[in-house]
Amino acid sequence: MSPPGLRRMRADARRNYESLLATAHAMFSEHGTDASLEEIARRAGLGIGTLYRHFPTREALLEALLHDRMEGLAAEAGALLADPSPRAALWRWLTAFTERAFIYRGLPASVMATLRDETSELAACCHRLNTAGAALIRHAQDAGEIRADVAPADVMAMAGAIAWVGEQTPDDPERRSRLLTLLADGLTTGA
Amino acid sequence: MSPPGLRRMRADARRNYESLLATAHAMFSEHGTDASLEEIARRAGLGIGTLYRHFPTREALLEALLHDRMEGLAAEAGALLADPSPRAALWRWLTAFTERAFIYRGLPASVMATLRDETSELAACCHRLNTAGAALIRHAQDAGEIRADVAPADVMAMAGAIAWVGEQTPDDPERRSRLLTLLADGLTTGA
DNA sequence: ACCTGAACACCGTTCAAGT
DNA sequence: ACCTGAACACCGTTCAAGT
Repeated sequence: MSPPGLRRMRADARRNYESLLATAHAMFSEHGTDASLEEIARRAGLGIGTLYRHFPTREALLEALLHDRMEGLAAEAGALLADPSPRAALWRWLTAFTERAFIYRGLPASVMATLRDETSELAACCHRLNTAGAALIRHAQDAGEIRADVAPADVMAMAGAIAWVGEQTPDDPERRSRLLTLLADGLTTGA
Repeated sequence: MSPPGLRRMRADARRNYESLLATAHAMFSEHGTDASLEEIARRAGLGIGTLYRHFPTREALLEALLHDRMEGLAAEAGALLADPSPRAALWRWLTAFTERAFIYRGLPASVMATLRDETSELAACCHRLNTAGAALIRHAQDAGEIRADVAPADVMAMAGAIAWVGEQTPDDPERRSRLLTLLADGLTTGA
């Protein structure tokens, strides 16, 4: 929510910036990641050019909306490294991850698509989150609490997949946690 | 590939129908489910109206392309019910499912989206496939070869999620099978 | 320094006119 | 019976003109 030079923006520019973020959040929440940028600008009462000036790409807009949330999750993973029960800590974190990382419909696909582009700030953000999660998984493996013959990246991929499914079928809000349990069981076998 | 009234079509209409299907397959393969319908018609050398006449919606086009493939997978599931080793048969089928059910990028999401619409032919097709898979899972459960406390629908959802992940990261073609193994392990715990 | 909106290229979808 | 493409409404993106 607070890019480096935000304070130095002209007052009206700052107001517009915040207004665009709020409107974009509402639109993405309602229509998913593909929501119309023109309508976001329209609903914010601004010209489309203003939106592009602040957010040169749809991805930049998403990044601004997700940055704090993702960094927060990454920080939580770091903090949980100190937890006395690595396995329980991992489950707590994976639950938070699947519930809070992908708040807009179509987000996993968007993220995956931009993940190849090394220059993208959103990709860098995702990468940090992914690394933080992988470290937590590795930690539980080192503690001997989950099997060590599974790549942490694969576990993260699986968690992402579960988040994706949960998002596709909002009619069954319990599904996510059931699938996560299934993953947990797979990771405990032969620990 | 062969809707009921195909033989009764005028020769040119039939040619156009086939040409649209072939071109659409190429375009969807290259650009995913969101490929431009106008360009499909253009590349097939036909007016956009002709495409709409044969396929009133993008979903109808997808359905025509996927019908045989999905019915085939459903039939295989049915046949595998007779397999002497229910667990191995299930794994064979789930592997085929994750490899062959979602051939275009964006297909899982498209399918999920249309799955709510009861009137859609594509949705009906998916529903049959899902039911066939669920039956195979139930069968392995009844034989006591995988745990019985997991809903077959959840296993299918997980398989779909794995297919989705595999499709997103084509750089790691082995990931799909590794994740499937992880699912298998989760299903074997406490069988 | 920032905002605006017209301009351009594109797409989805429909439908009157053709053969 | 089938095909065509113009017409309409929409969107993404850029940029010259404004304040």
